[in-house]
Amino acid sequence: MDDASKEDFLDLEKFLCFSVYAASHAFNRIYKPLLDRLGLTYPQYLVMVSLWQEDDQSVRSIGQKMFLESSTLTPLLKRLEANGLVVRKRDPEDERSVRVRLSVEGKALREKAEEVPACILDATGLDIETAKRLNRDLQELRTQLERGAKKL
Amino acid sequence: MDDASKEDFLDLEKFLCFSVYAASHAFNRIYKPLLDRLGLTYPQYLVMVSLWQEDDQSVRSIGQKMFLESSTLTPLLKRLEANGLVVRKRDPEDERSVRVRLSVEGKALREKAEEVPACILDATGLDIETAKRLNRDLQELRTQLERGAKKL
DNA sequence: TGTAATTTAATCGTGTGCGATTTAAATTAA
DNA sequence: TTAATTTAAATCGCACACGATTAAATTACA
Repeated sequence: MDDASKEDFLDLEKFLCFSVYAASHAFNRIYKPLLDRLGLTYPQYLVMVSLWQEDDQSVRSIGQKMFLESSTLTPLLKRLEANGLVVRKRDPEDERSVRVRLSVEGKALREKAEEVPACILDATGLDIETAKRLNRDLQELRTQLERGAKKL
Repeated sequence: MDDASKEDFLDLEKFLCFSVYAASHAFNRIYKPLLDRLGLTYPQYLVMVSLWQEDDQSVRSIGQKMFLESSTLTPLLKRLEANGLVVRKRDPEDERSVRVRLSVEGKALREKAEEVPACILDATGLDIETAKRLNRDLQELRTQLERGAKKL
């Protein structure tokens, strides 16, 4: 590798990983004022979205969809339960598993949350097509990274 | 909004923000084994990259480049200092400011770190051009989100 | 000049995220 | 049937990340 390439490799702005990292934080910041009104953090919001789409999921199922470990989800779900939005209960069919269900309040919150995605899309300044393309590219990237993870 | 659109808005996979969030974690996971060998976490690595590119920066300067608050950076920099990679010292010219400088060990680590970016690019499975395009798109997105943040 | 406003780090509290470990339950093997 | 293995959550320790606040230094400006 020549010296110019080495310098390139030290330019933060040229790191794809950094752009992803920074964009992720930027999303977090833009969500914050909207989600504060709902009494949710951003990861909590994602869990709620998942439950609004499919109620009564196991911790494991939520973890698979969100790519999170139980060590992250368990405390988060306990907070949602403490705030009265979900109910956690061992599955009588398989006592290892914990089912997460929306409470009445949790279901009701969905309406208040319905305007959020449009606000966010608006804030990105992207048209739907560009957003979709970027979304696809990032999903592919994530899939590829997971594959690559096994080799390192 | 019709019912179909509402359903769309509840599909996690269609959330651009979620793809960014998930890709960010995926990067973190892929970096972990590589950075463990250097004794660095991922955000610590980014700070070191910034210092390798430009030594002797203020906390403020690092924060601006990485879009992080002092409440995040101060403890992180203290850990880097405790590990002997940097030295923190008040600027005699302006006692409000703290200068962060690479130690000898911090400079030496650069060589060991030089192979990392190539490993990562390899793991993404992307050719350089695609990676560059995605990088540009994400930078634009971040810029736009920051602009949008003021309106919400 | 002297006070007010601004700037810079640091501190504190809350909430992720993850690896390693533990516990209990269920499944498989012997 | 028991024993070994696997699976699902939970727990613990560590390291971000941020908002709110504080303290100290500098700058603005009346």
